[in-house]
Amino acid sequence: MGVIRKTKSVDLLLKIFNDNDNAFSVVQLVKKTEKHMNKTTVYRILDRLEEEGIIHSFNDSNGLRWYAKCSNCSKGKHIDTHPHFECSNCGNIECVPVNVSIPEVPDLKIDFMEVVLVGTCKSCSS
Amino acid sequence: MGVIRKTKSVDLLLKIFNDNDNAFSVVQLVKKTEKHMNKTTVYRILDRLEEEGIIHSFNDSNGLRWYAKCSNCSKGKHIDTHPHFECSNCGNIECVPVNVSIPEVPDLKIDFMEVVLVGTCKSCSS
DNA sequence: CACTTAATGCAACTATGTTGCAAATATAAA
DNA sequence: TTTATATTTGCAACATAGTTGCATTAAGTG
Repeated sequence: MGVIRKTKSVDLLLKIFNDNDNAFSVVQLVKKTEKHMNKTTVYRILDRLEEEGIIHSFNDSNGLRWYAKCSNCSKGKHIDTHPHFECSNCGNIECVPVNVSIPEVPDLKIDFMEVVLVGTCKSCSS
Repeated sequence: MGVIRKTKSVDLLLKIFNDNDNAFSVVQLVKKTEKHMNKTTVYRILDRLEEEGIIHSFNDSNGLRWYAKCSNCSKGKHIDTHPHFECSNCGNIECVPVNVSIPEVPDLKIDFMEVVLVGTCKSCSS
């Protein structure tokens, strides 16, 4: 069970992630693909791709869900610990290839950490 | 402009935050106070209290907004950099009094950072 | 007490995300 | 190539979080 079939919808979404290193919000993806598939389908494919470790998800500072291609993830271990940078000017989000170490806190068993860095990106600075 | 009036609704919400060090989701706060005020009022008071630096907000790993009392914040500088710990078992969230340093990343001007630690809390571990 | 402005309630609305079910389609087997 | 079956999809309806406009109420000031 759980085999991902290569449908046109899956291919289209994969193409979006492969053509561009950026992260995409679900809202953006639904809009980008609305001519070709239903929003329910988008949500479900994203779920499956994440489960397979092909993409990973996180929430931006407004609580919206975003997805990006996984470069280091694999099935079963699909939680990247890299931070995501959110530009408060243009709204774009990108993965930040930096290692952030999980702090040790007494009494807490920490499984993973989500880090969102908020600021101004290169294009918006210049 | 922007003066906070001491209404019964404001007092009730402040009491909730002062009686307990935990963080509260907006959903929890709306439910806790539904006998005494409208949910719109809750949202608006939380906005004001945050603007005054009395409480601070953040999003959990599901994109829901949470609020907690600020111990170090003041007006104009109401962004704490401390992480928040979310127990994936009981759902509670608490502020973690640890300093996390913002990483330096080329080309990015980082203003602040939101860190959510996810794991199992003390009560749920024992 | 009277006046001004902030705060509230309400209802309607927007947006994100989810569910159930019937119809369609990809894949494996024959 | 055809058949069988399990996955995937579309659709419509739903659930929940959060917002807005406006009329009414109430806090604070003189």
